[in-house]
Amino acid sequence: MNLLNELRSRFETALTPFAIDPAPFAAMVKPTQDAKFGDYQANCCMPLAKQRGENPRELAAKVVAALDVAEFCEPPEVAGAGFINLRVRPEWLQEQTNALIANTRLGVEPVAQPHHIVVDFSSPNVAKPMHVGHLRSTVIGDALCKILKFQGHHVISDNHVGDWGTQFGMIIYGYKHFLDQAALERDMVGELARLYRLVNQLCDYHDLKPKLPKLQEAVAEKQKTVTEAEGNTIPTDAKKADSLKKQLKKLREQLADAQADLESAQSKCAAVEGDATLKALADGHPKIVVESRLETSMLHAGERVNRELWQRFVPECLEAIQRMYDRLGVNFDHTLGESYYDPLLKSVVEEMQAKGLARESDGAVCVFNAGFEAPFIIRKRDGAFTYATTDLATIKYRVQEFQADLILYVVDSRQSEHFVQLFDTARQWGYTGVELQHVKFGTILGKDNRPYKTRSGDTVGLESLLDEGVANARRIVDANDDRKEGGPVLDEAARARVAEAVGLGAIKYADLSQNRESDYVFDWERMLATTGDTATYMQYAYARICGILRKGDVDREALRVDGKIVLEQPAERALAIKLLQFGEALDQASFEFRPNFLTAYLFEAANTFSTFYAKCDVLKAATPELRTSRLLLCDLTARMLQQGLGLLGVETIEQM
RNA sequence: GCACUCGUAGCUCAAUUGGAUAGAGCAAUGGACUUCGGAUCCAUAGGUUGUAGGUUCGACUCCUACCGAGUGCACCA
Repeated sequence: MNLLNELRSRFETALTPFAIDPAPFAAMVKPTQDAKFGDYQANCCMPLAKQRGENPRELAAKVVAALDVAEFCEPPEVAGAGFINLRVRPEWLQEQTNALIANTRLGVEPVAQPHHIVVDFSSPNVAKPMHVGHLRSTVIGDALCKILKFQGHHVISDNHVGDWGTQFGMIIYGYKHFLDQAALERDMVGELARLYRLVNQLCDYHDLKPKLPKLQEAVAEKQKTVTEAEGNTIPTDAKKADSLKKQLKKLREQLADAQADLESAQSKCAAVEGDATLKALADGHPKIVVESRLETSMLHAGERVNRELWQRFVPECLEAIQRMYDRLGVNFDHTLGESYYDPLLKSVVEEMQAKGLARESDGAVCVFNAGFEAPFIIRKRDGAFTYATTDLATIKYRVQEFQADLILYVVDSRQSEHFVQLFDTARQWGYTGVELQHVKFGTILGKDNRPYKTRSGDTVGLESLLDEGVANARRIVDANDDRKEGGPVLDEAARARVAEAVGLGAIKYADLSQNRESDYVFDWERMLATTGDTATYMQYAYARICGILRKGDVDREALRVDGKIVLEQPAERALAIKLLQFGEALDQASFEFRPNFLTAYLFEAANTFSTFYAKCDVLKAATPELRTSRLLLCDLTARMLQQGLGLLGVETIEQM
């Protein structure tokens, strides 16, 4: 039973005589922040009393009189400004905890109205190796899928891979001109990545080189205005002086921006010019920008050679990506890349035009959404479609084929505007029955607090990141096992398994435990930490429980059949109530798609268990009944931790 | 120029969406029966929630201005 929901429903009944629409007031029942206020509190009487022009405490007393919660709670108390505090009755708590024993879903009831939810996440570009930037989308998206599925929704995970864009033209161009045949045979994906980087670098060079004088000019000009502004005498009027100071600051910022642009362009050009081989390649391919773009449009047009190359490359690239997913334990129901929607794009544009939603502007076909200066371009001047077009087609497809009533896009928040425009356009197009949600997350920043961008050189590949995490965990596993009293208990294979689970768990947890919307600084230490609020802490709690059950030679199945839980100590009671709140934590996590609510709950639960463990003897309990009761609490905690961590994509191990 | 996001303990982050005395972890300090697994537990210290106003019973949360950091803005996705 979900107690919170039950209490809310009881409040709704009790509030009916006092409010026209009691539901929002009933929703103001919440778990307390402080145990001294009981277990749950209702905050509805203050706003409601205001609305009715009554005294909040008096209203609270009336609501309490009308409230029927005697089954679960001690008599409610009115406190403070008009709060109603609820304390769960010990007998009820004990009864409910006992009911969890035989419940395979740990008391989590499936949702009453399951939705068809498409979760669009990870979406790497198949032409480039995955890097840290893909981690957040992959880890958060996967956790959301698992949570929503466990809650009873019909979840469809879809990896919208980038397999159709300009980067493929670059690879094809590279293949035709710079291929190292031996390398291709040895490691196709690696060679394709090299070709992509090379062509990209040469394109950058040809793109930027002619712009250098202009950039230099811009810097000189900004420099001049700054110098001039600096020469101005400061007015005595404080207000004017202030505004002048501000202006100067802005000018300096503009100068700094121009300088940064110039430096970035210069360093890219210098990288090519400083390398005789690269310079020769650049000189030999002056039209590489145009021609690699041409390769892309030839691919799209169905030109035979390019199409064959594409058909040969994509499966290999997908396989390489799949290895990463296998390691991370991530599954997709579908991998429908951009290419999949190509046949639908033409008709999408035509339909938009026919409906009068899109019109031509400057040669491109655009949707002009109210409140936006920039148009939403669905066909470029050269006739090619954009990702806006693909995204629209994808919505259509998902509604038709998957009966989606909710689509989640687990994508970097920098793309917010794109999604606002996309959703706006889709609604005008007629897709009003499907809820579209940008589940945005913050940017990973570098140590300089600037967005962590993948420039050649400081890219942290995803694979090496995972390896680093596992290696770090391995050092800790070794140290701990060697230090064990009776000598090491793990063999080589077991240590490797534990290190994998702990290392990957640490990395995933670092991402999931943070509010997804805030940026964070990429930090090895934080990602690989294994003490405090980390996955390791929960994994350890789980392994400790398994250790107890092992040592006590406990048959868990038999224990569940005829054992009974008796709650006496405060630590036992605290643990029991935590266990009963698993479903509430899942509700919170899925309400606005925030896995950090689940991580917070699991950490609290593991912490509550550790306290219980420190205060209450289990195997050495005073009576056999008490021992059984506590063993059952251990068993339940282990089951919940395993389930909860599993929903986050974090593995549990019995011995570590 | 226009738009959006964010400023919370020394550091990294929470805060159940307007509720009671703003909470965790890390780092620091002090403690835990000769450990049912010490990768643990308990305690102490650490705050004018960027600044100034406003809204109200009540504000980290909503509004206004300012300061500071960042992101996006016509044919790359």
